[in-house]
Amino acid sequence: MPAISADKGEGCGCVMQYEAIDLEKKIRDASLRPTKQRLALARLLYAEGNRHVTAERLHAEAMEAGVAVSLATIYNNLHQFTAAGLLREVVVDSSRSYFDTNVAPHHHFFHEKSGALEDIPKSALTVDNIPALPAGTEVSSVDVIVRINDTRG
Amino acid sequence: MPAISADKGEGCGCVMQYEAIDLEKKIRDASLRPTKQRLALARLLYAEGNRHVTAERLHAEAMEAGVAVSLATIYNNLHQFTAAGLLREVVVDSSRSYFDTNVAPHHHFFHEKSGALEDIPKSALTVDNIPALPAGTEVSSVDVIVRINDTRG
DNA sequence: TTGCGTATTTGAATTATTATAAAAAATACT
DNA sequence: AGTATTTTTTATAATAATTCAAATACGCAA
Ligand SMILES: [Mn+2]
Ligand SMILES: [Mn+2]
Ligand SMILES: [Zn+2]
Ligand SMILES: [Zn+2]
Repeated sequence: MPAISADKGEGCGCVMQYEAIDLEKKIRDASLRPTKQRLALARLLYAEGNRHVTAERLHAEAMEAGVAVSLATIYNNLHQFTAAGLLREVVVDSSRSYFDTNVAPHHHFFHEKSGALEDIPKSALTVDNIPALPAGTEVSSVDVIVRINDTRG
Repeated sequence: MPAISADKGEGCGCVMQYEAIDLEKKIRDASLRPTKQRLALARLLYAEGNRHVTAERLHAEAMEAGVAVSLATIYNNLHQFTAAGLLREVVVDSSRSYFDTNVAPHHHFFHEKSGALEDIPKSALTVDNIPALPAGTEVSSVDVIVRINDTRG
């Protein structure tokens, strides 16, 4: 019997292992427990690059990935992640909420037909000369949405 | 008995009369029928200066004004007005839609606590260096929302 | 005026989301 | 380990915003 077990059939598991630890730490640092569901959602959200997802989409992906997770749990976790600064909500469509894994300040292209969002790095766009704010208020964020459509030729 | 009646208690009524004709024309020009409900809503929306309203708020105002109109009718009319270019929808809150009587391009302050919107004239703010659009697309609109909160001292 | 096609209104249904509350899972403590 | 404490999940119900579709009102021709 070998000293190093591989009984989960995932090869040496090095990369998976590091990623798993990474996500588990991310969750623990947010004072949340790394449950099976939470880890699965974190994996879907953060495994590869930044993403913009709706609750419905994330739910569908979890199902596809064979993780049985209720829609209520999806909402709970999206909101908990958002409260912890691991996600931010992007308001572009009055009928659904989008959650963004890129929490650094930046802007968006919004493809009105498909509902897809695409990042515009903060440095790639200039917002200048914001007029004086109403008295007693301060800026919480400046959001630019460039709504786009297929060219009608 | 005086020759000029004042039985509605609204003075000579000249201004009201002109305003009514104005709104009726606005509605007719949009190929819509100037129904009692539609005229009442138009009056609430356009009687004095630009406004930002939610369906719920407009409904409450109609009730207050003694016009019995269903919420469905409010939505129908807000959408019809929007389609006709008499209103535009502003997306700032993922849970409700705002409709703006100012259809010229401009931006907004959004007071997160109260839900109030305030115009920023287009000329008062510069959006520059928008990066290249995804291929085959064109800009439909550029929306800037400056989210503000009460200063926490 | 009456009848007919279309526009409009509105009660009812649908959708996205949130709340509740009881069971299950994770952690803490011994 | 075994047990207590807390967090999480999830079925289910509730809610709020919005949309649908049946019924009504309107505009116009005969
Ligand atoms: Mn939310
Ligand atoms: Mn809408
Ligand atoms: Zn983004
Ligand atoms: Zn405005």
